[in-house]
Amino acid sequence: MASDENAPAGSSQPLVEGRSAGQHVRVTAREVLADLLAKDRTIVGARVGGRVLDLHTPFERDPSVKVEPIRTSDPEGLRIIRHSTAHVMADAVQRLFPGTKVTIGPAIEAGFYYDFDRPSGPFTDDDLEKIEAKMREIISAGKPFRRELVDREAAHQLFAGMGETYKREIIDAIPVGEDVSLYHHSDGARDWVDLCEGPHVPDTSYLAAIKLVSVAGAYWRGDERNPMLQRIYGTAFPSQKALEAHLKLIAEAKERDHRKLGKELELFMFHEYAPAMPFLLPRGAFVYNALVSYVRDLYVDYRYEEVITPQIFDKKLFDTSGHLPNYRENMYLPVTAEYLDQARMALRLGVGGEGEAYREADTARDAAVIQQLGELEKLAQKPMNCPSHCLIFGQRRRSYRELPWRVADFGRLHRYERGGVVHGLARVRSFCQDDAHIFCAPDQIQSEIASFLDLLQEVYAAFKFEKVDIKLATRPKKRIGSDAQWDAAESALAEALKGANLRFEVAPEEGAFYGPKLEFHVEDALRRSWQLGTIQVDYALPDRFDLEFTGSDGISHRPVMLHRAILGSLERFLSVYLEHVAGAFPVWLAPEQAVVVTVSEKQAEYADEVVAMLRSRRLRVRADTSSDKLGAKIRNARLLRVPYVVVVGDKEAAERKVAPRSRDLNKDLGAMLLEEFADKLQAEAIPPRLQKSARPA
RNA sequence: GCCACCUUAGCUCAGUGGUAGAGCAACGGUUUCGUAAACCGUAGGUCUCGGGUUCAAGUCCCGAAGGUGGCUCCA
Repeated sequence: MASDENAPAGSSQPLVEGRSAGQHVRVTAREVLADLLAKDRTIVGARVGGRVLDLHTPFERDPSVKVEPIRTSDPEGLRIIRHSTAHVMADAVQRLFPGTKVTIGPAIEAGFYYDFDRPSGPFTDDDLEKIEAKMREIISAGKPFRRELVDREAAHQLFAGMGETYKREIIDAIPVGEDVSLYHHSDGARDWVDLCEGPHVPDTSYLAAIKLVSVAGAYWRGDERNPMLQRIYGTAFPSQKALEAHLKLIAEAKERDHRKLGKELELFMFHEYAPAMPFLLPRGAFVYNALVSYVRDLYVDYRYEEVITPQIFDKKLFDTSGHLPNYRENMYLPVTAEYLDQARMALRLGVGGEGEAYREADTARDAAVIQQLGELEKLAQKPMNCPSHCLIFGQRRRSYRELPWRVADFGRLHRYERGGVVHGLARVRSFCQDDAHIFCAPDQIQSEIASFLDLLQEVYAAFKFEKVDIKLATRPKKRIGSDAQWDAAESALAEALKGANLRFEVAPEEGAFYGPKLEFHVEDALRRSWQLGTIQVDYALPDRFDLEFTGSDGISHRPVMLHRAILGSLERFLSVYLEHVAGAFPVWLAPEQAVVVTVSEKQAEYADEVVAMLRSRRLRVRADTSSDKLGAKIRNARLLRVPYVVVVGDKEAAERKVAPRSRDLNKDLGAMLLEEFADKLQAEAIPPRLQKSARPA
């Protein structure tokens, strides 16, 4: 029933990947690549046709199909190492903690994890050390990995016998009649087996550099109704050196964590009286406002109009828009003191509501409370700007001549996010987007998207995000609108991208229920990817708000709405950008562009003069005339990431010169005339703009 | 929300049952110095909050708040 695939090639086997053997010669990659393997221990697998195989798994040789080695330096090779390490970890865990059940343990982007069901509860940091030590034992024992192909029923019985209920559940999900593969690693004395697709390294000694990173709770199959499992994260690399490089990268990421920089550079803070709602301090507020001004300036060219809309609405607005039925758990529903007082009066819940008769009336009171609570819900804080914009559009008769109408809004939004998901400025409950909605006729969608793509590319280039990945999210199964509408909207998005010569990836069925969308992901300096911008086609809201415009034919038409943002949430953008530039804002965004430092107090007067002159040119400059030594003043300015430290000593003062030092070049630029430096700084203070001709008329 | 961990001076952190500590920052003084930290001194704490155990709690236990890392990249 079971077939040991490590049997010598050519021996008769009942099952070879579901086909009968014997028609072709069966070989292993180890045999085919023998010459290479002899001198290269970084080869851990092979690519045969489209398949990735172990070195030791036989396959039917087809001379026309190439057998290519997979090395630990290949992404696929790294996955093999990590997945094998996950098996070794699970083995170690089950040896140390009998009764622990295994579930799944995949390789992931930065390593691997394995989820366990441990009856005695979570693992501690001490446990991690023990597990790691046990893993090293297993690794140095050099246990060979072995693949075994069995039928589904046999696997089912095997894991049932072992009490591995989660594995059984996984097998249940595999179609009846299909064969499954098992992976063993053993030294003869003790065998460890897992249901696994593989592939794996030839033996455990190939796992050169491993590290367990953290423990975390994780629900079985990611569903919070399921039991909480104990997840152990770890990572593995081809060499100790590569592992250390990885740990260094993590340390660097930690060093430029925006929360750390936010504190150090005095950009923003939080307070427990407003959890997950940032306070932007003067320096942070400056950058924030500079971002808004930059986008506003672009809006002049790209023909957007800005509006200012309320924070709090009658909840009827969000009934109409569909937010209350669909988005309620993320909304703040504020209550006024007046409503509350009325409710208290009605329920006599105020002082004196403690009498016996009052307590006896529990049932009636509960009913009344519930009814009153319902009445309290009259207001809603806006989580999005689109409903307001629909109200504005619908406020009077609109003509086709007004379309496309691009309406921008920097309104502050509030969304309730669960405690576990908020994160610094990156995920907050109070924020502002560079939000805008474009109301247009259906035949204007494509050109509007094209123009938006221009705008977006200009912005990302200005912030030096060099790599942008675009995803086209298409119709989900659960959706509204006709197929004809979806066809038109999806092809408008795709055509606009093609027209702009932009590569994109299709994300099938990931669109919003009301329309398809484009997502723009940028890669930062540490090569991490972040979604910033988006554009979504929406037929639903114009419908819900019954929006119309009069066409050139004199009859009423329904407009289409495009929801779009470039930076997305400004708070989130600030967090991403802060990490991208490691706190070193370019001159045009820096809250402080230069600090004038004196060599001794003799130059204090000249320093004040220099500051006054630069300020008269709208430059953001301050003097440091403290009694610190020059070195200390420079250090302080550098810690604040100020782009220029302008040194003035006797020599400079005598000739109306300054000696600027550049943060980015980390060097003294030499003495120059004050005028000259002012011109230079002023030139750098201008926000970058691309000169594009193709802007909407 | 759920799991684990954390919360000590403005910041970074030490303190594991016996009356709270350092460095930086702040403040006062001395020093006036040429490209990443001058020197001396002073002040600063309901050890997040609320209960409990104990002769004694920053330290142990329970609860709350806030924060940190996670919560399918499916064998």
